Amino acid sequence: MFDQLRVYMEGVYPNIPEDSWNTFTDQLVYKEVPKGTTILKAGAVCNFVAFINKGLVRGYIRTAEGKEVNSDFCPENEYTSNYSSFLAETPSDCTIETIEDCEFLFFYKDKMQDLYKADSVCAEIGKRMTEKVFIDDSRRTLSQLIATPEQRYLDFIKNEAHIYERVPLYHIASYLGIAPESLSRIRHKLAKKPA
Amino acid sequence: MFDQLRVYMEGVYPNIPEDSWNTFTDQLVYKEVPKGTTILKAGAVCNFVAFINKGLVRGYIRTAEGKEVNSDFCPENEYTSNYSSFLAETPSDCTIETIEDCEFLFFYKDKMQDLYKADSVCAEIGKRMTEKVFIDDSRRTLSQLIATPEQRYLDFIKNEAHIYERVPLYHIASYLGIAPESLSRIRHKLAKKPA
DNA sequence: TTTAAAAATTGACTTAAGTTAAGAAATGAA
DNA sequence: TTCATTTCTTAACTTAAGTCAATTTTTAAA
Repeated sequence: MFDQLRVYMEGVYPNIPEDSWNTFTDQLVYKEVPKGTTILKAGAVCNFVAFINKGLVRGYIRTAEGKEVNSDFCPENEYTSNYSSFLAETPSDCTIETIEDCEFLFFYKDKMQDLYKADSVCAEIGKRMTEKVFIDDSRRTLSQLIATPEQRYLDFIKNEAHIYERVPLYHIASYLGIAPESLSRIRHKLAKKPA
Repeated sequence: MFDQLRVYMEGVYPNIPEDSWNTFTDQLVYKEVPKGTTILKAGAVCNFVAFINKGLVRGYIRTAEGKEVNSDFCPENEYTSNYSSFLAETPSDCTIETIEDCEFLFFYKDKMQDLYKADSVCAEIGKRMTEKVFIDDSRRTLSQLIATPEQRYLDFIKNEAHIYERVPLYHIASYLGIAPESLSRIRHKLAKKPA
């Protein structure tokens, strides 16, 4: 049940003492969630961080015109959350939805706060997690800022190959910030002149 | 010297004990820096967080084609840094440059780590600072994702009026991710039909 | 295997932004 | 004030992406 999470956590904080580990895992709530389920709704405060044991989720934002723009894909062995909503306890601007059948380990904010007070190792891990999420997010933001859709598509295939193979192209187009038809054209162009 | 910083820090952590405050401010390095100076170069690890007592800086990223894209403006009474580079100790992808004569209070990473060990209040403040920067950054990322250049321009005038008045339009165009000529056209269009 | 639904592509057309080049307006120094 | 520089705007043209509509391909269900 906790094997995958253990591997992940050892990456953040090596040699976690058994005591702290048990204190931590006691707080976790296991959930199986079918494909197509919304686990965080825009407007709600995100009160959890969820480790994905199995499956894939997407985060998306609804524009004023009612279109969905994907902000994030998250597969097994990673955490999903809206961390800024979680930290600031402000309404989330994004919705998180399962796009495969999923198995989660939910960690709730109220339990976290007690845990951090009770166990200093857990508190340190929490701090490092915040930093890690921050660093990871920054990297993703960069390419949106300076790369063309074509370049972002090539980067996506290269860096997120495991996700590319699992989600429909229209979801990827939305993630790249372009229409599905535009992605088709880019793919057509690239197919003709393979680098 | 530390008055503006004090106001800022009380917002993050009210009623800082005098001891902790003195321990903290002892670490700060005051610097006057003329307009047009680079204080962080892309490729270098960012080893500081700098509070701006006076002036204005911009952060920018150089694209593969050699163009500069502004990622951030930061005026007095705020912190400037590349926080992800600072935390992860990885090379910065952005450059930070003064666009007015500036007065800074520099806080260096090596001193910070000693400080956090020595003073738990300072450590808590540091943790909250990370969270605050994360939350603020998330807000800015959102509009890049879902708004048109025209809408981003209107948001910028509204939310960053104090910066709008101080930087040339071509810097704003770069921040919005468009060419200066395109911003001119948008302004022309908006001037004709004032909402 | 056949059929229906979902996903992806293609074509024609429109629109917004990029590019290049020229010129006007604003700013600052002599 | 005058002149030079910087900043901003305008115009003509090109290009990339959006939109709408139709069609092909793929996938999944019966």
